[in-house]
Amino acid sequence: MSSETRFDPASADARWQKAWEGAQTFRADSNSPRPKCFVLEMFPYPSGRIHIGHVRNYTMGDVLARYKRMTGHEVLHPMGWDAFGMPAENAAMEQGVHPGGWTRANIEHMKAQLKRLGFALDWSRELATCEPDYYGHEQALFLDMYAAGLVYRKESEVNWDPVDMTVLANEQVIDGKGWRSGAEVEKRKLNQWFLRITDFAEDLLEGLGTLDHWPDKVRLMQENWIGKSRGLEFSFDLSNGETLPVYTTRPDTIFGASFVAVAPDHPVAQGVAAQNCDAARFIELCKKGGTTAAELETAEKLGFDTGIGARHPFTGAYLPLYIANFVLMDYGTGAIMAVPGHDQRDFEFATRYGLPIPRVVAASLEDADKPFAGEAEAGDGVIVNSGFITGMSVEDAKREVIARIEGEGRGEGKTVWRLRDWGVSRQRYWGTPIPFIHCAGCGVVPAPKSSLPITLPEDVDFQTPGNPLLRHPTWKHVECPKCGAKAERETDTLDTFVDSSWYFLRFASQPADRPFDPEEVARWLPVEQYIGGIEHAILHLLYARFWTRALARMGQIEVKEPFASLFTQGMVTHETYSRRAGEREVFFSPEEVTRTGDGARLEADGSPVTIGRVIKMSKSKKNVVDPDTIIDRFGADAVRWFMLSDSPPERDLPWSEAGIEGCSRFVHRLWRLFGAHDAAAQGEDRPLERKAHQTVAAVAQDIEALGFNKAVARIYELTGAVEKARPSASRSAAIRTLVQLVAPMMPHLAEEAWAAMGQPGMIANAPWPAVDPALLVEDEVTIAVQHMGKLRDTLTAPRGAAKEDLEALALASENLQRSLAGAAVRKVIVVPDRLVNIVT
RNA sequence: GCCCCUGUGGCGGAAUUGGUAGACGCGCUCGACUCAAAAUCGAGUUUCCUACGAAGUGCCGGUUCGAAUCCGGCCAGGGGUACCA
Repeated sequence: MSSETRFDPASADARWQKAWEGAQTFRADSNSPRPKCFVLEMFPYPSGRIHIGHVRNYTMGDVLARYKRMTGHEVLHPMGWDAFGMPAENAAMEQGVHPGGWTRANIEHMKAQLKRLGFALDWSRELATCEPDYYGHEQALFLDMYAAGLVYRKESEVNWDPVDMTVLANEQVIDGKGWRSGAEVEKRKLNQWFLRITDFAEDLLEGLGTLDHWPDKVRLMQENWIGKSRGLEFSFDLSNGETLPVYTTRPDTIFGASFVAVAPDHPVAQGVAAQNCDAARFIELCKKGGTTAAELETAEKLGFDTGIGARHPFTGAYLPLYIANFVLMDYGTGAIMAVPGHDQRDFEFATRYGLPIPRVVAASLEDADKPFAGEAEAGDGVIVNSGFITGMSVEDAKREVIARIEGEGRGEGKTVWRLRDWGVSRQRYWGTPIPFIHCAGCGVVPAPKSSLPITLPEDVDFQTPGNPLLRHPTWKHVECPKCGAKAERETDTLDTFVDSSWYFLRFASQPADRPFDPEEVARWLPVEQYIGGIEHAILHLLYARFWTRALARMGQIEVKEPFASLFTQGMVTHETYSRRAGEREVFFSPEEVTRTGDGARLEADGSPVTIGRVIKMSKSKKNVVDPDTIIDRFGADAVRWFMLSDSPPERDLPWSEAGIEGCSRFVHRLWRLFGAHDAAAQGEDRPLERKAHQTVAAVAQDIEALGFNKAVARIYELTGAVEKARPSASRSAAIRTLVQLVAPMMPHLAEEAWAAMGQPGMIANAPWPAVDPALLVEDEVTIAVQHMGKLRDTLTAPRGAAKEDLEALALASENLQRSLAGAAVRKVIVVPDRLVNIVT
């Protein structure tokens, strides 16, 4: 092979992609005797085009998949499409296209884009959740869950657009208004389908302890989300003769309660409203706005004094009972005892309505009457001003109050979860139809499994807001499976998170007659490495864990946790370019802009634009880079290399033009070096061999830990060392090693070089280079010489030198002696093979 | 609001997990090659300095012989917040 030939990505990429496809190189064989390894990246939503974030995600998975193949594993590395969801319906409304046609065209386009990147994917297992051969099985699983008692219906609130007469997603509520109509959004109750994820709260919490290869932050976030708390449920006697159960996690602060509050939709509030139109008007007011926690928690704290008194169980005093907008019906009992001194929300409320703010926790008994510094104190301390618990610690007081209340038969200690059941009903077309039938006589009846898949009708209209399934002239009209009378199908569809809660099982096996083959699931699951965005840390990952545990409890599979290792990758970011045009800010894409020193100009007319912050690439800010364009310019390998370089994979990666150009230069630099390979070269180069073996070992470690940026740095170092070395057999071996090292990252270049060197077969099937452990350790080390922890000198010593020898060597250093300046040595700290620190 | 994360040269980052801060890459500067440019190759590149050294990992404080790393308190940016996926 000649170094004169330039590496041509355009032809090499296509040639090798065809060769892999022809040989079915990446098809996973369930019957292989090799150890199985399931590498999975979160499947994409087919929005239209592959996003650079996808490229980063799938490149990481691909490097691991290819590396695992090289180390003797049978790898399952599949790809599919999370194909149901809102954007398809939005496209239907805006462009008059059909959601199905739009989605399938997007899949077609994005699949071609992915193929250009040379990913080692088993395309024979491709799936799309919007196809009946996927969602029909999902309907069957939903019926199984219903039979197992994990599905039920209840009323729950949605965002309601009173002008468009339609349910809005949280994303579609902007500043409390509907995104299309601009109407003030209201909360409205609907009867909806729920999954009993709370039945698994304890299991899901405990299971976190077994997930050793998950990031701590994700486990912590899930733990907080599940939110197990031990508290007290007890009842207030009300002045109107009723009793009101409340729940609190701080029974120790019970003497600090200065009012009691119920949620606006609490029965007590409803009862008051029935007789008091001011109360009714207040509850109406609380209905304004959306349903999100962030909105509820940051809204101004508002209340309505019912005039009812609630009798304190210990002091006998009557506390005012309010209806308050910040009390949630979904948590605890929908009613609280409010302790303004030690809960910030209660503090704000009490301040607004002039209610007392007693102190019942303080740093010490002496501080019992210390005033508050403008905010509640939620921290630990000693109980004060609290009758029989005064002087106790917070924990002791909790126990004591629970015991006393239980003894008096007024309530009981109770474990409460923050986790709520999973509402899966969506009043939308483009999702999995929920397989139930409503019959006037028989009630809610499950659709017979023989009727699955219940497919979506094709002839639907999106010009009117609301659910097209509900409006469809014929689709919902069916016979009741029980009594044969005229009945109606359920017109809600399933949350798309359901689709992504079991797709990994379908990847492992794809029988036509059932959702999965349990034996194949046992072979491939759990997923050895799951990779995706941190934005899925809670919802998707918790739902997938729940679904897996539910199927295990139902006896359908053995595995309890779907993902053995999880890696959450950062986003790809880019600076924004914009200009003010009156009220609005207009954004420009990087392609429309030229950077000039410290500014930027429009290419079209040279007018200046403002360079904004580096943020996540998004269509609305136009700071996106199209993968196709850069693959055209630099080839797949340079793009892949850039995705792995520099930024640690868990952190954000700022896209830069200069960065990708540097990567492209490195591809060609490697090609030139590979061209210098001489199979007949003679002679040994021990230091280079050492470097090569050390690099192989370190890169392997880095890839297994997904520390791709570090692997890249080491490959740069070895490349430099090989370039500088004189020709020898060792150097030729190092060049072959280098080809193997970059094979998972730059597969096209590696195949091309492998073939040119006359190596047998494709490098995709070659093994990872072997390491000679004897070459990994250096026999000399550099020792730091410090005085009071400050570096004064370095010296070279044999590895494993005795402490005394190192101390003597250090004390002989002139630089050290100058720093000591005759001071008496009080102590010498020697860390073998690392440093000597003299303390004076 | 609440939960979680991040912060190191001009830029992306490394640092054997408490032990020589700035590996490696980008950019920039100088040089070689060239009629010239590109490409390529070589050297340099934290700041200050009276050239001995000193300071330095968002800010303030603490623990330690020794702190980017541990602890406490702030600041800034990001992710999630249950109907975006």
